[in-house]
Amino acid sequence: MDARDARPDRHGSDRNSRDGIVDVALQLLEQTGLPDLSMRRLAGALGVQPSALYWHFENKQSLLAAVADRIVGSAAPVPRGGDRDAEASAVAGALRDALLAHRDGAEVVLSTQALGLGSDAALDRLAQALSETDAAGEDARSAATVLLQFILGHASLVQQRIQAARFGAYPAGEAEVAESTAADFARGIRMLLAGLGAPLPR
Amino acid sequence: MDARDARPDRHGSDRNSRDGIVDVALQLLEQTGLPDLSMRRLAGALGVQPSALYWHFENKQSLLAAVADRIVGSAAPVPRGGDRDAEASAVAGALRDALLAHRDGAEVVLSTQALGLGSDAALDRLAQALSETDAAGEDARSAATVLLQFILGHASLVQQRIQAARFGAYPAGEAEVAESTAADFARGIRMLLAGLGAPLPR
DNA sequence: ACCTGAACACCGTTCAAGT
DNA sequence: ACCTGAACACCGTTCAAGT
Repeated sequence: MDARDARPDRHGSDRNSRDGIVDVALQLLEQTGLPDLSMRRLAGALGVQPSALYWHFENKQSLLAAVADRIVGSAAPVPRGGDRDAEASAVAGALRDALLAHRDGAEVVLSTQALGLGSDAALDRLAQALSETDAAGEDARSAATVLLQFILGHASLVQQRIQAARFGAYPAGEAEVAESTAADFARGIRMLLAGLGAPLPR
Repeated sequence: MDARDARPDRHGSDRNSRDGIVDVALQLLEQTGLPDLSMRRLAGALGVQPSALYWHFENKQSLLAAVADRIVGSAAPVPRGGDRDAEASAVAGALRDALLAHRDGAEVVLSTQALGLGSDAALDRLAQALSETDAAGEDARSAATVLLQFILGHASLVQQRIQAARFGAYPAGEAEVAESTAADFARGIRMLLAGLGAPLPR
């Protein structure tokens, strides 16, 4: 009947640490979604006062940046070498999957990227894959930036839409949305990679 | 000294209407940004109780959808005909400019699109421009979807980053960010349009 | 070093009641 | 038809004080 009894298991990880807090934040994100992931609720889940969080993180934004890094870090590894575009396309797919696998993951990562917080892991992986492509005069890093902007825009839109479909606020079934947007994504990545190798216009 | 004296001029437009409310919401968005555009502040600017807004709009989300439609509607017209890709690229640029011209415009439009609220004006304009392209087996509407996802992802990221740069939260000058991201955008659109005409891989 | 307690200045939304 | 008044259940953040 104590308040501390109600907090979730932390399986050995120290709660008095950034990592431990991010663990719980990620679980809470999964359960309640970004709009309900408040500092107050997170504190409650940790069995602590809201103000205690501000000893570990400067503000909510930087806590979310740590969450974003976890999400990006969860993207599956992709075997190196082999086909030129196949690797880049696999990395893009792995990133998309990681974003969509965590509730509101795309939005968290998009805003973190925008603010220049969090790591550059996503950009780095894309740039590395693209460096195997012979990109006619274009450097891998700026092409990776373009890919990442498409991935984040696509995934944010898809994810919010799936969420809306789930509780009837969008006029289509969840499975239908998932299917048609997967096709959009494949086409977008294909267009971008094809365009990368194509000659400049005019 | 009356509270009503403090509310902004409405130059003849009726405040007791959806249009009048959206006028003021758009002004308020410009002045304060999306995080501070609350129903309560909007009501204050209109000289009305917060609850009064709920007679005109079901909720905040649908009010924002009306704001989003205004922003998209403000995109400059583009002359029809002429070069195949030039028109699509001009429409994309006009949409980008409209999003960036209104504070937090990209985010407002992105979430509205995601929820299936608001009009399809942006998608329609892109699809129409693309229909002049001989897109090898791909239909204009799904290519337009891809373009729009890139535009929204790009613009959301750019806009948040410019905002951050403006008050020192991003480690680069505002002009520098504007310049480099404009180049990203041009490259992205060029890649997508080139990829649209390219043959399927394998 | 890490957290509590209390406060400050806010939110979106509902609903009976007024005019 | 349009709005008020009051309430409900919340926010992020700061800061002195405790251990």
